[in-house]
Amino acid sequence: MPGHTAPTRTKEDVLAAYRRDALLKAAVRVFGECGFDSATMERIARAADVAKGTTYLYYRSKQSIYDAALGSGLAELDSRTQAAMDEAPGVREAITAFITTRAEYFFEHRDFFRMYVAAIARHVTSAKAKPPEFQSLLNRQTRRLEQAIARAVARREIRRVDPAATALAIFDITRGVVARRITSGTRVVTHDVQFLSDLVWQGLQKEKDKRQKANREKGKTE
Amino acid sequence: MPGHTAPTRTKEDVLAAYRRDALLKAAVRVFGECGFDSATMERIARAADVAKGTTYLYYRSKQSIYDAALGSGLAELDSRTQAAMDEAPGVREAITAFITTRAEYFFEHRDFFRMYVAAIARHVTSAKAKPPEFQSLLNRQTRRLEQAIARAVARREIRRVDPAATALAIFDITRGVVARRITSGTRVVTHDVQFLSDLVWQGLQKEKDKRQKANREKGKTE
Amino acid sequence: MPGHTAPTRTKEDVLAAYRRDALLKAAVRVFGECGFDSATMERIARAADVAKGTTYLYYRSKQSIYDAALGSGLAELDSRTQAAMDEAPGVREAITAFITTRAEYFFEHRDFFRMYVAAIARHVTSAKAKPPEFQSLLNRQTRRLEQAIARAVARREIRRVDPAATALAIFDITRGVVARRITSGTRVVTHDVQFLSDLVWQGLQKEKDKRQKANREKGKTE
Amino acid sequence: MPGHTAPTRTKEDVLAAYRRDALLKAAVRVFGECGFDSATMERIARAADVAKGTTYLYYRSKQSIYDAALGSGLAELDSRTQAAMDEAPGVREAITAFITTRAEYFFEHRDFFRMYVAAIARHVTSAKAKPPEFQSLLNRQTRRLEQAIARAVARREIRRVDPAATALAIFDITRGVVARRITSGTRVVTHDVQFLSDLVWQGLQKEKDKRQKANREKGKTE
DNA sequence: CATGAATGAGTTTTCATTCAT
DNA sequence: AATGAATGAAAACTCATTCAT
Repeated sequence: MPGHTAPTRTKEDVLAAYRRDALLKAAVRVFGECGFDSATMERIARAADVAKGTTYLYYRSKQSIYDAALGSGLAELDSRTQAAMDEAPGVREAITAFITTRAEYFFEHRDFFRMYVAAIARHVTSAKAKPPEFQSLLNRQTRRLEQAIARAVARREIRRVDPAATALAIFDITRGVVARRITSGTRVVTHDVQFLSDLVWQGLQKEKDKRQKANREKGKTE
Repeated sequence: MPGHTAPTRTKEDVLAAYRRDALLKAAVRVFGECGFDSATMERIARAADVAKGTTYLYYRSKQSIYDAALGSGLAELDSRTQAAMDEAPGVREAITAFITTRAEYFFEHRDFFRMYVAAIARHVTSAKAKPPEFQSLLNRQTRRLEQAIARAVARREIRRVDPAATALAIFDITRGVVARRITSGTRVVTHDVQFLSDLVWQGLQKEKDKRQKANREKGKTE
Repeated sequence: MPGHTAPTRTKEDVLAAYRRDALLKAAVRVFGECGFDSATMERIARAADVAKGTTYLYYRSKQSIYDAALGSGLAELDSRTQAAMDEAPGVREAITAFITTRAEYFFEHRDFFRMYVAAIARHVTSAKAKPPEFQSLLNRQTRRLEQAIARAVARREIRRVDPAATALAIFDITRGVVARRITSGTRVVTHDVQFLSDLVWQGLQKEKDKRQKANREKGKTE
Repeated sequence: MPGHTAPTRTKEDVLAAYRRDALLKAAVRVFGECGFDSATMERIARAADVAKGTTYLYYRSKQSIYDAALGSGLAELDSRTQAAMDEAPGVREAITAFITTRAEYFFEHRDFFRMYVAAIARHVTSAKAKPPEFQSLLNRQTRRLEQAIARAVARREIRRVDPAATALAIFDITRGVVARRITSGTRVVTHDVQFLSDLVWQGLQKEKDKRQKANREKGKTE
């Protein structure tokens, strides 16, 4: 029976895929706990319940499993973020979706969040050669948000802001709040998201009464 | 004779102080370039123009010189930030001062900024024992800003926001913009500061026409 | 029924013999290219077009396939050398045949030659346990030549030399010239063989005028 | 006193030189026993009575200590050989000196001889990148001998032979006899040297009676 | 005090060998 | 028999820390 071979192949493939995945998850855990340098292949292997050597059957090097772990997490984060934003009827909802989705994803994958933060930090550190791929993965994270804001500006729904700068600001505050929540061991709550979303949203409104405010300010100072 | 010993002591003290400082500066440079793990005591010693062993006369361990370097930088950053904010006549100016001062300090001390970002990342990373001092140093960074905002809320100059959350959001976006500028090798410009300052400031205004906006939004969706 | 089993057995035997041989050839190639330590079982297996594990069905260990490869090559080299010498009418021709045949065999099997040279080197190296078999294989290489020389001495065709020492000297210069040719990528040419053969041959002649020469020498020195 | 510092420096230098030398000797021993691949830095360090890490204070890598060990041995061998040949009044004595000196040197430094043989073997093995320096070190070994032979040919003291090929043949038989003696644990004796020297020397004489010999040969064949 | 040589624990990676399928 | 995934021992090399001078 020729059909007999197929399932065997598949079974092996399934096992291989399972191992790759287990190693990836283990890597996220260990890298998240220790950072790149302090993490050891030994620990990753043990976390994945395999021997040290086995790791090298699936990933060429420590760097390569690190890249894979980071990349796969970023990809999923990105796809979830975009999916959520696609459902948003307007910019405001899009911004909220961006913040909410990411905060939730990070909270569900705290170890990945740690890796992610460390990766950004490494990116800032100069000595290490920077993989250009990482930069592009980062850029992708805010692209959709940026587009949504640009569209809203074009439609005059919000005031004329730099969409890129705005998207990055939203990106930064999201990361910041999650980091604090995770460090303190508490959850990101609706309230947090609401606050940030409101702050940004109102910050983007057209300033109908700019002069008045300015006057009021002036009055106080004088 | 105490008068006899004093000048000698002083001379030695001066030298010792000089060494401690030189080591600290060297440490900032090296840690900023390499990160904690890749930095070597050898490099730090050489950068400070002393022998490797000498380092251990002034700092107990690699970790301890790291902590000292980070702490002294944070202290100076903090003192500059607070000094600038003390000169600000109102909240708005205080916020602008906060952003401007820090962006400038970071730009002047890029190596320290790198250390700082890496330290925050390490702080998020769980395995390493967290020195509670670092947390308190971090908290101090936003305390004054938080107070200024709280006062403004009390005075009804801005809408009722959580002062802590607001201060941290400002803190996050400042760090974010500086990181991007440093990574890309460009300078943080007035324009950047202006944008962030405006975004936040407008975000803090009282919402006179909340209902109208909500209605407009609704209209679009339906 | 034995008649029934025989052909099956045979078929299997043929396959097994084929595998053993393919592995041996592959081993010669790989060991010749990499030396013992750098060669990997993986490479040998792939060169023989079998899986890594299969190798162990035919040879107990890396060492054992190495020994087999070396031994089989030496055996063939030996048989060719002896066959050629058997055709030689006299000692001189026997010496020439020895040199020529070996040079040609080595040139045709350069990988084997590399293994062979490395093996002799390993043999000199003391730490590794020396298989006495290798020594006897080596001895066999020069036995026939030694016998031919001994016979010639007995027949007074050449002067009274130590046949073993002479045979080994011929053995050494042959190996040396081949090594240089292979290293430099050129062929061993008739000229090389002729030179060595002449040198040795004349060196073996009876010294009719030893005194005269000695006198001439003396004259120059004085 | 400025003169006070000098001896200290010297003392340190002496210690450093001692260490370098001890490590070199240890390396020769270990590489001679195990060959390059099987030798471990640990063993070399222990043989030199230092810790593993210390080795790296004096030599950058395993390869580098290997090169140094081989190179220094070759240099001394070479200088001894040349010195001995310089004292030789004629070619014959030069050849004898070449063989004798080298055989003795090798016998006194058996571990070095093993390294040396292994190095030549490695040189023949193709995969490893060949350091061109090694080739030139090898060439230097026979240069003087080659020159002596060329001079003798020019002066008609010996027949017209290729000086390079002749020198290499002498080189090969010397190495061969030493290898055998060392392997079997016996000493190279005067007798060995005498035999080789005679064989070669007579092989280099002018063939006054070539025709006669040729005739005799012919007679036998027919 | 200052030095820098010495140490050895710890890390990544390779590969011979085994074994379940 | 054949396969190739899994194993873990071993080896080169680094670097924080110590200590004799």
